[in-house]
Amino acid sequence: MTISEVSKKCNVSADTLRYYEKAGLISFINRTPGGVRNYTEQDCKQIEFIKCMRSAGLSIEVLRKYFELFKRGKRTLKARRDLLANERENLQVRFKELQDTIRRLDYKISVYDKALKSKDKELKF
Amino acid sequence: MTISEVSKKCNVSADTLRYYEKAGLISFINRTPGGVRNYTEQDCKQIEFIKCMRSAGLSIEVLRKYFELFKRGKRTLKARRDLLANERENLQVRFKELQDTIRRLDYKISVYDKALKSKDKELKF
DNA sequence: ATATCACTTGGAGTTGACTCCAAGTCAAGC
DNA sequence: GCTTGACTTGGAGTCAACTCCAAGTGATAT
Repeated sequence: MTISEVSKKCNVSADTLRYYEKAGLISFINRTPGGVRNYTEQDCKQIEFIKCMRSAGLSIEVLRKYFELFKRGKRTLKARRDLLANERENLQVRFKELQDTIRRLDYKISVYDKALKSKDKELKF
Repeated sequence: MTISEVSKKCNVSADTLRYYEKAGLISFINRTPGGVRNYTEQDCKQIEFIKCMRSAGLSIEVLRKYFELFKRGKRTLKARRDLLANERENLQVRFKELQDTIRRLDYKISVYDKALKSKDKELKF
């Protein structure tokens, strides 16, 4: 697959794909004799994984570390597991915060709905 | 309350408080005759609200719009309500995504735990 | 063989959200 | 009246994560 095909398929810009490669999130992409990147299905899966983790808020730096460990082989299995477990805990915290914020917004919206009915109220902010 | 007191109380840097003011997220902070900001308890509540919304991912721009509507008075009640309801929906989407990502990480961690037990496996990424 | 077009690179520019800095002001203590 | 220390301002700097650009290359279509 060319970079533009992967870009469409994974909904990530070609520039971002090249950026991820430079940043160490993707390595060893095959090239055609002419030097053009030739992505495999496996590469796409990895890109989807990166996309998913990025959208949840994992930093480029954390992902770079993860894939760097990967390059160092089997002996880093535990380190990688722990890195993921740690990020998982961070997400769990953010998950709870997000839940609270949604609840807070729900309450605020309900206050607005009341104010809208009683025709003359105003809120503090 | 001075800016440094609010900074401690709300755990937001003084620079950030001034930045929020410049950005239109806070307005009409009282000043002492000498020109020093003098925050009220109400101001703090608003800052806590901003902090909460920011940490959930609402942009400065969205919050600026919200408080701008506020300045325009009661006739913007509905618009403000709708703005909040819209942001709430966005958060709900992110909430579900986050949940999925946590599940995905849990699965991946479990695969690592299996690999660690069987002593010779490696994963794809 | 020439035009087209998608690709390549290194590097510069952009965006959002702060964060820091220099120069100045004001109130309080000595 | 002078020092100290917390405040003020406008503006510059930083950081992460892209995003864009110019100049060049290679395969394909006419």
